[in-house]
Amino acid sequence: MARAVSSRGGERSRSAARANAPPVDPPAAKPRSLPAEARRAAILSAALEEFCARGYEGARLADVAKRAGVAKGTIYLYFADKEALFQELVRSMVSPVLGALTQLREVDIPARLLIETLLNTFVREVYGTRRRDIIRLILSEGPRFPAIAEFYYREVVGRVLAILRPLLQRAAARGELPGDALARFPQLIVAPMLVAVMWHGLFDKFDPLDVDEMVRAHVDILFAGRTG
Amino acid sequence: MARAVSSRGGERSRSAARANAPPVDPPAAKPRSLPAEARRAAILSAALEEFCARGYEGARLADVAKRAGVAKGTIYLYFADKEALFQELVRSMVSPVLGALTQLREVDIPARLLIETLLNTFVREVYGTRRRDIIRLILSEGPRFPAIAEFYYREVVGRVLAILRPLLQRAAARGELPGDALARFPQLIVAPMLVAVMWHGLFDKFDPLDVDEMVRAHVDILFAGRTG
DNA sequence: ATGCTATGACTGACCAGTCAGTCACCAAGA
DNA sequence: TCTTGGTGACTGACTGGTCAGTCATAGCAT
Repeated sequence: MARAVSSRGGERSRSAARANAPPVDPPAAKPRSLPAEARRAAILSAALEEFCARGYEGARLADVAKRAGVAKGTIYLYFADKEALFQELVRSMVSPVLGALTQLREVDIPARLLIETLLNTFVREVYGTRRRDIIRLILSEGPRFPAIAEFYYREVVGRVLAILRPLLQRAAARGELPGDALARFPQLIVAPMLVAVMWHGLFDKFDPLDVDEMVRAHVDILFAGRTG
Repeated sequence: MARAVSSRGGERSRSAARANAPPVDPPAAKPRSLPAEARRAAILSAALEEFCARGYEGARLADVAKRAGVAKGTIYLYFADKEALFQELVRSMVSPVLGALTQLREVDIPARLLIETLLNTFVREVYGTRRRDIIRLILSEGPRFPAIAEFYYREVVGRVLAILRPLLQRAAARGELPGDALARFPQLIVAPMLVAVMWHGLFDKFDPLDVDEMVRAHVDILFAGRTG
């Protein structure tokens, strides 16, 4: 959404008004030589912390700057505005796992192994990392950022579904699965992972959730009465 | 500090008869005589719209006031501040379903019927209503509102778990369920509902989800290979 | 010098919450 | 029945403060 663009318009005339400006003292040495890419990464990393802790609207770019060890203006040398920073953050966190997805494409392993691998990978690579918070951010802020929602559907959710469905269909045909329910709704496989992500942020302190154990229970249910 | 107010009063929850707020009110006549309870309800209803559309931080009380057909100051006659308004909104939406929960307590129906009833009730009373958006709000804003998260755990999640676990344990002992997986993690029953709620806000326009069908598929899986 | 990057004070906009004033309503007196 | 004065629910301009985004200036590198 972004609060309009605003503050457009040339306010050039201002400069004269500040004739008696305070003596600007630009002290301290600058760690200038830091590679541009590292600076970018530092800003993204700081943004991750702030957006996760406060949400999109609540996060302050001044805090991001301080955490990254740069001045506020520096952020604007690397990102067009707050929304662009947010979108790039999501992209930068999601992209690394996209590669892993396509690896699944051509394999043809037993359904149970496929699903166990998928869920354990999620627990290890998402639930056990900062990506868990990114998922929460996408879920929380997505409705107000159609661009993020679309990106995430196109690049992640849609791909996962497209890869899983034929695999599950074949597995069902082979009798490895109770029926075609999973092939029609692969979301049912991942649903408990969503619960885990949300539970962690909301209720873990009242009632901790053993995610590994839940995954095992879930797989047990999915394959109840079938051969492992 | 806020002028008295404190927004006491029962959580009657009102039926929000005037659901969608009056778009404009004649500037001349003052609807003074409108009952206080109706005015309160109008503000809550408007707050629902605004908080759902923009999130807690993004929602503007001026917009809530306009939508409710009152002046901004009037909100503060009924609610202490923005946070109190948000909390009362959540409470007012959640409370009505608390009664339905305790009805489950003493019944001892077959597990499949129990779970089907639970899920269909959720689809009808939550997914099919504005409460769906409240769930999304709780999930989105909960991490930053410990009071909301705790309230929701204590009043809803914890109760549901406490009610379901013994019922599921007995059903498992009776052989109606594949094992004790569901009794240990009743979250697995509700997980697809969470997916449905989040999907609706994010991806429905790219890829609509047939929730009723998904529920059926889910129940099929839970009871695969068992007698209905 | 020249062309970068970086800085942080500054600006305009915006918003939660306040409060002095308004006026619809009622009741008591004529 | 017709003033008239009191009451407080309601109003919205205003305040104090916040924050995204800008830009004149300063430093580093070559």
